[in-house]
Amino acid sequence: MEVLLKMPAASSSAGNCVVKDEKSFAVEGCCQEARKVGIGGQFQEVHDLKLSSPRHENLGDSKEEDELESAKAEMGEVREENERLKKMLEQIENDYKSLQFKFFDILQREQPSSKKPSTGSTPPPFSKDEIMEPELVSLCLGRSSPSKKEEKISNNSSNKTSRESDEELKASLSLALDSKIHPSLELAVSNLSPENSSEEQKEEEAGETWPPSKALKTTRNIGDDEVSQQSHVKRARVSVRARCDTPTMNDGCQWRKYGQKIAKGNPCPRAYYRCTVAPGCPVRKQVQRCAEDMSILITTYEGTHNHPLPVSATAMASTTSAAASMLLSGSSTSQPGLSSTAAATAATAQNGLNFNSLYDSSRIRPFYSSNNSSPLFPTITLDLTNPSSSFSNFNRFSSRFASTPRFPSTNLSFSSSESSMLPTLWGNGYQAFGSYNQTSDGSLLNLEKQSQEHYQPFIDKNQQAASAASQQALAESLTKVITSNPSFKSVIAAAISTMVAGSTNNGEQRGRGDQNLTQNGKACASSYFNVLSSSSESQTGSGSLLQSSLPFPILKRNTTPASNVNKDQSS
DNA sequence: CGCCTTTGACCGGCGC
DNA sequence: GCGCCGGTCAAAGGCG
Repeated sequence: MEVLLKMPAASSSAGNCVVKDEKSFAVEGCCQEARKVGIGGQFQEVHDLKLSSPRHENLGDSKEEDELESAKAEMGEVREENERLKKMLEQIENDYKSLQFKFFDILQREQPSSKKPSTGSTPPPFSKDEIMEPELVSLCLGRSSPSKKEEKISNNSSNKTSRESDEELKASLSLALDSKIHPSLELAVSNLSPENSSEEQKEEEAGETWPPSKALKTTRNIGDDEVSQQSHVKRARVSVRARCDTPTMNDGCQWRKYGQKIAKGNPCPRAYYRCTVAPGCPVRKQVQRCAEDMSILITTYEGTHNHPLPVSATAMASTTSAAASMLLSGSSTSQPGLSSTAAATAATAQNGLNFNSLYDSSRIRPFYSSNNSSPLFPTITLDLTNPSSSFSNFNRFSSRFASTPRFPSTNLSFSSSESSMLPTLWGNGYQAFGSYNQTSDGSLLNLEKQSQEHYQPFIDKNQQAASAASQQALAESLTKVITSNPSFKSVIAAAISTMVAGSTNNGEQRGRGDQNLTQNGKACASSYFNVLSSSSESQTGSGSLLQSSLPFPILKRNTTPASNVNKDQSS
């Protein structure tokens, strides 16, 4: 039977939680009354139930009496279970509120100048939401463009009422949190993915001709600042550095290779891919091996999808979108705090990243890079490699290649002192899950348990193990994020949306691209994304990881990079 | 047969 | 103006 836990609307994600009770009542007629008992129900009601039951006509029958006794006992258990769950929910709420206050305090300390109206000694009633709003709305589900929002905030911060902000925030956030309750949320999440934000789509419509040269020409002809800004939005790039032994990362999307070039300063060819999930999708990506460490694959994403994404691609899409949002908001407003928020969102979308160091503002500083992308485009780099090899290398790299940039790029290393988990996660995400059971926040573990219970009606049993592992990792990463992240609310929203996308569609929907990748066995399945989205893909990916440890050029079937180099250089 | 990769050619931006 | 470079196009061939 199902016991509905009625919680106030303010209980965020815990509201309207349906708890599945495995026990079934022997007395069928008790069910309806049992619902009345619910949380905090009086035991007297149970007693009344017994008295009012028609079966009491045969009270002399010991069998009937036993049944009633057992039913009564089970109802008592259910009631206790409900109370326990209620306490868990209350604890979650309390933790949420306390963390909210913490976040507000931290934010006040970090951004004293950018949010002057809200930095009074005694915060106004809406101050918290007001402060969080630009970050949350822009990042939790990508419903709106942070660049525009930030522009609005920076330009007209005095005009925008806190009430407006609060309502927008609530609308967005509640959407994120409520959506997981509904079985049909797959579509919702897909449609709400950052790649499909109305803002970005508008921009896409504005500039359907994607080639940068043409876009650049248009921008220059118009010469309008706003259009220029939009052009920047359109052409923002998100570069993901990750250790990957296969030619390309399996990010869930379907890509078609349309070109390959030898880029200057890198003997490895750069491959150009176009998204083919939907015809006319402007999203493209470049894949190239790092010149200094061939085991590192640099994937640069550009553009926004104009179609619903396969669920397996939402994690990466939300990650890159959030990162792009961060870059754009950061480049337009130069607010480190916002950058860190987007970074947090991006990292959380990958579920399992540990980025405690992200919020050290000294680490989030724009740098100028021309090594792996055109200096024409603002680029944000998500460094998913371990710190010893990549972070230091990359900083060295970027400084070495520092030249005359036009746009700042941002380097985000999702590495930390604990990032030793990253290679394990990358190789096989499930391995890591078992080893991270300890958290400092019990409430999140409760959330995790609740999530597991919550999703059970919606996922197949053979997928529950993967889902549980995913949710466990989510809870753990959330714990770390929340304890170290001032923007935890954004993180939670993004993570939940990601988790929802993954949990409700495990193995349910696999794009052709996934199939291709699986069949070819060439793609490196990034376990961050696959764990979220598809257990089978993850397994495939981890399997393919074991196939070879050879660097990129050797893996190419018919491509001889050396000859390409010669050809390109000779031409 | 459809979709993919490969690869030489082409185009436009930029620096000298 | 020229050459370099990044990026894209499109024909040819491969693959399932």
